[in-house]
Amino acid sequence: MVFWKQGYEGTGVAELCEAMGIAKQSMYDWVGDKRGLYIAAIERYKLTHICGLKGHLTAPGSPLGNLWHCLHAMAEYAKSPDCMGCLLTNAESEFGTSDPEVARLTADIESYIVDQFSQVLDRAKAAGEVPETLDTKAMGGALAVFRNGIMVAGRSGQSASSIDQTIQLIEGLLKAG
Amino acid sequence: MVFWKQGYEGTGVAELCEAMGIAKQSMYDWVGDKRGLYIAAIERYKLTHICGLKGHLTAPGSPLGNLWHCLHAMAEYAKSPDCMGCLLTNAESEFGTSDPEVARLTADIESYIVDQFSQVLDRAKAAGEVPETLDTKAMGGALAVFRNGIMVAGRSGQSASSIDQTIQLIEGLLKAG
DNA sequence: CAAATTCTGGACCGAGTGTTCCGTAAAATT
DNA sequence: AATTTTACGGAACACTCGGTCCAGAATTTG
Repeated sequence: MVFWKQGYEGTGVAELCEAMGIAKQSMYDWVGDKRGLYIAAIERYKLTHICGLKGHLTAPGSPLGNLWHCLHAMAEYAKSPDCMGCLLTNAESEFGTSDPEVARLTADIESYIVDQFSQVLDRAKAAGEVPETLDTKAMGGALAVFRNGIMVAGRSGQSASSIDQTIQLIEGLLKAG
Repeated sequence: MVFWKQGYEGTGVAELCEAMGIAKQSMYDWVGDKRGLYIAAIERYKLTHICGLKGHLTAPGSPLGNLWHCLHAMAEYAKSPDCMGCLLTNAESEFGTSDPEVARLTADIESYIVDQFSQVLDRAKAAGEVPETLDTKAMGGALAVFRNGIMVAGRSGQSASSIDQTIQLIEGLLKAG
């Protein structure tokens, strides 16, 4: 949560340990160093926040409805006044490709997101909820890119209307194919 | 350029001064402190990179053509292997709303971008290049959000195809209204 | 040329950084 | 209960951080 809010460079080891409720030495015994803790934080974030996506998208009922629900949940989160964005997006922004291990990790998660979006669109297509012409792979990738944009918008406190309009346009895009 | 590549916390004052070719003391006389330099860097970035947008979008000829050209230029940049993303996007990601002055500055520039996109769409609508039903304000806001997503994608070295597909889908969105 | 201003290199500061060492206390295992 | 393992607190480390002070060099100005 501290890395999430303040970024890697912006957070001190003491701060992190206090937030986790463990002693500094224990952290060093556990993950080696600050960077190791950051990587562990991202992996944990994947489990607690990204993998939950799959659960929502594969819920019983209309695949497209599930996707819409997820998009709206994203929008609601991004509109919340104390939105911290997404740890994954923040990590990509802070590190770019400068740290190969972090880059590989974020790229993996990003492609996981693309897959989840693509697959729900495949199911939606099978159910006749989206046009047959829709390129689900391409749209999955675009949704992941859009997601990053929305998370930046949320973190930087952009207007709620801007975020809502973005979601609405994405929905239009899904209907049109 | 150094702030752009490494972020605020990730960059030392010595590094910055060396890159600018001025002595440390001169920097402190000029902008007061590191944070002042960061703000100056963002303002300079607005002039050299964001305001150029207006020039391209208001070029003679087809407004929609100009917009497409800008989108493609964005995609080309995002696909370049050493892409550093956008300083504005990075600043929003790193600071969020934690620093009120930085937040106000980035929000101003962001709304400037929205305006430029909206206005070119107004002109495109007047020229009959986009559907009469298109909500140019909403689409302008969405394009700004999408831009942030693409910049994150570029900085994190996401696949070229993912970026291309995103641009293609945005173009489809423009045509459909 | 002389005076005033600007710029520069470098020493220096205190505070804070991530990290290591170590002796001890608690917990778990046998 | 004895022993091994794990966790802790805190001192100390080397280092870097942003920032300041100052004297001299360079440049501009009169």
